[in-house]
Amino acid sequence: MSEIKKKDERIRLKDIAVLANVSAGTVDRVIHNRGGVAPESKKRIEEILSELNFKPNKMAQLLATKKGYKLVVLLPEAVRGDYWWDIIKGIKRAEEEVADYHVKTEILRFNQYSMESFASLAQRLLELNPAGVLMAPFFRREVLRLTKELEERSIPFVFVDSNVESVNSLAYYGQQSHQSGYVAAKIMLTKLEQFSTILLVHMLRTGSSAISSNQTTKREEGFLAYLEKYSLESFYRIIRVDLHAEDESGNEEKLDGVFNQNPDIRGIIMFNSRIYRIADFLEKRGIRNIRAIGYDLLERNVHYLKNGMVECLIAQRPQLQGYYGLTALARHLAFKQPSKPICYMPIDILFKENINDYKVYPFDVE
Amino acid sequence: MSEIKKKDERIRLKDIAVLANVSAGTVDRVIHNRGGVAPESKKRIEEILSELNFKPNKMAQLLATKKGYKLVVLLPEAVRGDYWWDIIKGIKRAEEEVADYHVKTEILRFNQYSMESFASLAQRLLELNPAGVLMAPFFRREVLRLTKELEERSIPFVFVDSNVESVNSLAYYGQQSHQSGYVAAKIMLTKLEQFSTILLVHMLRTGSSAISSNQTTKREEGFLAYLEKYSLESFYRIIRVDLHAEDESGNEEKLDGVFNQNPDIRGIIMFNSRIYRIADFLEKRGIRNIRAIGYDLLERNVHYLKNGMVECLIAQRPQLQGYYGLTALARHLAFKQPSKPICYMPIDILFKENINDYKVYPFDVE
DNA sequence: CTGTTAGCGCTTTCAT
DNA sequence: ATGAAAGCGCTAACAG
Repeated sequence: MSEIKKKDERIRLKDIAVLANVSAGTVDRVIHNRGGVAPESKKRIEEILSELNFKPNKMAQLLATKKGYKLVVLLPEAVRGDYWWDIIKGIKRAEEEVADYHVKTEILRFNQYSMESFASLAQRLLELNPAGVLMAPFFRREVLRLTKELEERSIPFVFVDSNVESVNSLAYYGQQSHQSGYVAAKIMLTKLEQFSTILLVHMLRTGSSAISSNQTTKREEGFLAYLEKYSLESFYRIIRVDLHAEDESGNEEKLDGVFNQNPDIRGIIMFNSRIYRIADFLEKRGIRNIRAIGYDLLERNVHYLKNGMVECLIAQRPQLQGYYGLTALARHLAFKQPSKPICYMPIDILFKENINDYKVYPFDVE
Repeated sequence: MSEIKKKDERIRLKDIAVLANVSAGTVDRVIHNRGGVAPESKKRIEEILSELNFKPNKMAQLLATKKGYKLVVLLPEAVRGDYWWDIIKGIKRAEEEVADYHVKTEILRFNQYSMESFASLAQRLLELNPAGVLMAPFFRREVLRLTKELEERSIPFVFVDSNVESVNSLAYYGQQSHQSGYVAAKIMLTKLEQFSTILLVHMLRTGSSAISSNQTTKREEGFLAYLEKYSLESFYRIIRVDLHAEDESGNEEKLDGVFNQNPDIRGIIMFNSRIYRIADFLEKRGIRNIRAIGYDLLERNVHYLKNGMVECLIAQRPQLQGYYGLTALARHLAFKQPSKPICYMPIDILFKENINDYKVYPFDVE
């Protein structure tokens, strides 16, 4: 029986083996649940393992292992400065970190307004036979079909941005939509003069997906819930306008109409990330006495936050969603580390006064 | 001459050796500038190295190396739930992560109100002869003395919480105090009725340190700067009261006096982290129509935020300060990775509506 | 079911 | 000045 390491040294697999009177190989087998170990040995080893709180040396593990993992990411097409772009930034960052774990990533981007696009990429994804999947769930039916197949093949998957409760994902990273609407209402109403009008702007798009629009619906519900909670419904008039994503000039006309008929509009809120469209309009018309509130730190939104056209932006750390989504998969695969099944993002409140030092860790530091 | 790895595989030290017609040992010598290599060999190897853009495998490096680093942390004594406690949480978390790099940490805690305590621990620190130091700079003169010695010994150090500009630290992690006061003012004044009184509460303590009180001073300056910027000085009356940290009952008397003489107080702000003391008082007296704003998510502060006695808390991610402070040192030592010299923390705005999902990454996730 | 053995890529003696 | 060889702690293929 050979020596065990000095007390202050970290305990090694080999030490466990000696204590359990078996060889390193056997210990390795129980650690990785690779089977073929006598029940008693297994029990004994497991006891020692947990008693000594053994943590394998990652360096050695990664050096020795030959396993590699291919992950596939399924996201909407992104353009620089938008929300999905930030999620991808997080994924890229995670990619670098997990490269050491022999994890490779491939990103598939679908057109978020085309179910066919999603479906065909889902098909492609399956053909790639990945070790794990990260996706933004759009088009409920297609998502269910895809995740069903993944479950059958025991391929773990995580959701970002929005969740699909009914399926058994490894994890979900995203915001509580209802609550973020609630927060938006608080900020809106903290200052708004009573008996004024608040305009809720909707943005329609042909073929808009069920799941993602669900987000904005929940935000609006949260917004209204706040009014109700504090019995403010009779102090503010809520009106709505439906814009159309592709019809720039039609929108302007509509907005002009709304403002003409409702000169007492003092607040505007939009539950998706396009508040800059409203800010564009307000700036063009020189309208300045309005509290505009929106979501997400798109570059154009931040521009208007800084110049005062937008009063407040609510953020949900998209980078972190991507980053943690991918690392959760990688850690699950490479180290069998568990993840919290649901992890809600903070509801960050940004005014022009605190936007400058706002950073998302670990992206803007180090 | 043996084979070189297939193209898609990462290039190894061994491959370089083969190409340069030398042994692995020699390549290692030039990589680490360890001398004892013929000039021509050295030149040849260096060329190949840079041509192939060789990056050593970190895992293998860390596995093989025997080097270890001892870091020392110098912080004020902390109690569960307070600000320094959170910084230490961040440090502990970082400790686990860098354990793989053979980095060990020892924490020294001084009494933040005793310069002697700081000085004697600074002495002890030096005797420990650490490879790097993380500290909260209290007592300017003592800090200068300590950092001077560290610089002479070429021991890198980083500051958290507050900065000392004049010395050459590896990095600083903390908030912009002035700006955070500015933000506090914005929030305070967004709703406050005009011509009411705002009470600024100071907390004195015998032997209070120069540097840290500097923080609260700057916050107050930022607060007043906001008033000035928007020409609000004539719309609000600012009054001040000095409490004394150790004199509970004296404070109550003072506050009673202030409230009796100023029944129109509608806002209270405290520039250190003890707003819960005020909330204690307000709750005891049943005063409810006041906007109280404070700093830092101490457990007791959060309690009062949730129950509505405190309107808003401004946070500065202390965990992250500790975490990044320590990892910056570790990465600097183990991999010579550079750090941003100054990294300001976000100014997080917490209301009772968004406190629940607030998390500090990577502490509350995974 | 279990032990043995040969690496993973790099560092570090120890000879030569 | 340089090469050979023995690990670092873990994995995995191969015997038995």
